[in-house]
Amino acid sequence: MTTYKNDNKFSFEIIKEIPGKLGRAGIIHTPHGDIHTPAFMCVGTNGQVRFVSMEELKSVNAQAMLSNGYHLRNTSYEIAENGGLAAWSGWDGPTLTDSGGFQVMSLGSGLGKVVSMDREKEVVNTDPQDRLAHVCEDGVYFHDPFTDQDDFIGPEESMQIQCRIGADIHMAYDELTSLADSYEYNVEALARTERWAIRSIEEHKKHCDDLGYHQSLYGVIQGGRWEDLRRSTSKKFAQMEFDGYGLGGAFLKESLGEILRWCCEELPKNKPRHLLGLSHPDDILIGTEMGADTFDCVAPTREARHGKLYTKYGPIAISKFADSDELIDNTCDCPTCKAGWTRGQLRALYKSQKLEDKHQYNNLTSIHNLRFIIRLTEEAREAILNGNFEEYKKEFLKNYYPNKY
RNA sequence: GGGAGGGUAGCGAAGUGGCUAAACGCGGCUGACUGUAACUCAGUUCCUUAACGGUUCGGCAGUUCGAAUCUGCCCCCUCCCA
Repeated sequence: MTTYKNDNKFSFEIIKEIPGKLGRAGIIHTPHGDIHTPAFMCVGTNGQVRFVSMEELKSVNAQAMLSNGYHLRNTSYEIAENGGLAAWSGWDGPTLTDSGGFQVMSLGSGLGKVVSMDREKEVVNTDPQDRLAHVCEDGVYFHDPFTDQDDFIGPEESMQIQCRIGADIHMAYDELTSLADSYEYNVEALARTERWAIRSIEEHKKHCDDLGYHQSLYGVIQGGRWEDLRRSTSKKFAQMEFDGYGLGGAFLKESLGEILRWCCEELPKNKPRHLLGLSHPDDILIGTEMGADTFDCVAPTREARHGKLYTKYGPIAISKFADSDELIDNTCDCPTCKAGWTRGQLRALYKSQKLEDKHQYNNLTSIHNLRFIIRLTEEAREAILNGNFEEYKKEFLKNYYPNKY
């Protein structure tokens, strides 16, 4: 009989707050272990982070992994038979699954688009007849481009799938609107997401202990960029039986902090909050200051694969460093930098036509970028505990974005 | 010595009289990427320009209103037979 950590319970404790702000350092206790916050959760959509092994994830001090109920829905029975996501994937630590709500947008109004942070005016929704996902009150009908399968997920299905997958933390089923959606559409979508939240809680209750350990549920706050919507939905969700909250939406960079403040001022202080899908350094620091405890994002690994590597003094494009014998970042403690890989060597792997070289490049640089972001959260936590978060944030941003902050 | 096939932009390779500054691929250069339809995508790549314009398809000379495309000669490469 497997024994689970923390008495098989989910809880959150705040260790120290940022004076005068909404942020804090804390610990999330889950049946598969603790998460010291603020923390970055690595994205392993299908149960594995692309090009990074579980051992390598541990080696960069990753604390938790996020997977996706949508992508794993067909595998969920097999996962359940193998004891849940942590056991099945080999990650063996705290996990979170997304509800599939993101795919409502990425296969629907945002199909083929970029989830932009700073180009609101250029964003146009995909024509409804070209979308692969269609929203109605019951849930979402969609066509899976990978499996060529026509399928349906509503709040009940999402909860059933997530409870079979068995992450420690689940997300209520939500609809992510795009930057192109109007206020009127956001009112409609938000009301639907709120009804879906109630249905999610009801269904989740039925299955949340099925795998022998307790699985908790976060409600996802939407409401776009409108203060009245964000505050009203946060107030409602604060009264519901959620274990924590997801902060969702497509954000404009300059308004991220303010939107998070509206939400977190209304949400209960003693429950953890997860900022969904963001992790550029400024997003992490602003998010932490404004009350987000955990983060997840595909950017560190995707940008690494696409040639953008993080350094203390801002990102570099690896393609511009032919023959360079510099390390990616000589202040970095990641396994790639400690092993002495130079920019020139990595560029050669990046440009190579050989598949094994590209894979090695993807592996080495994903590890670097993940460690960079994870270290940022570790340092932010230390700074909160030491009472100097604001100084740390200012100094970090000045180095990383010399022309912006 | 005889026979055959070729020489197109940085490279490979289409094109075989006007719609061709010349498809496409690679390489090069820019730029994007945030709950992963993403080991991806979008530009750009003869010279010059804000636009215009200029010079090209081994070389030279022709035919034609018009040639990378047709003709002649020359140069070079590959293969086969002696």
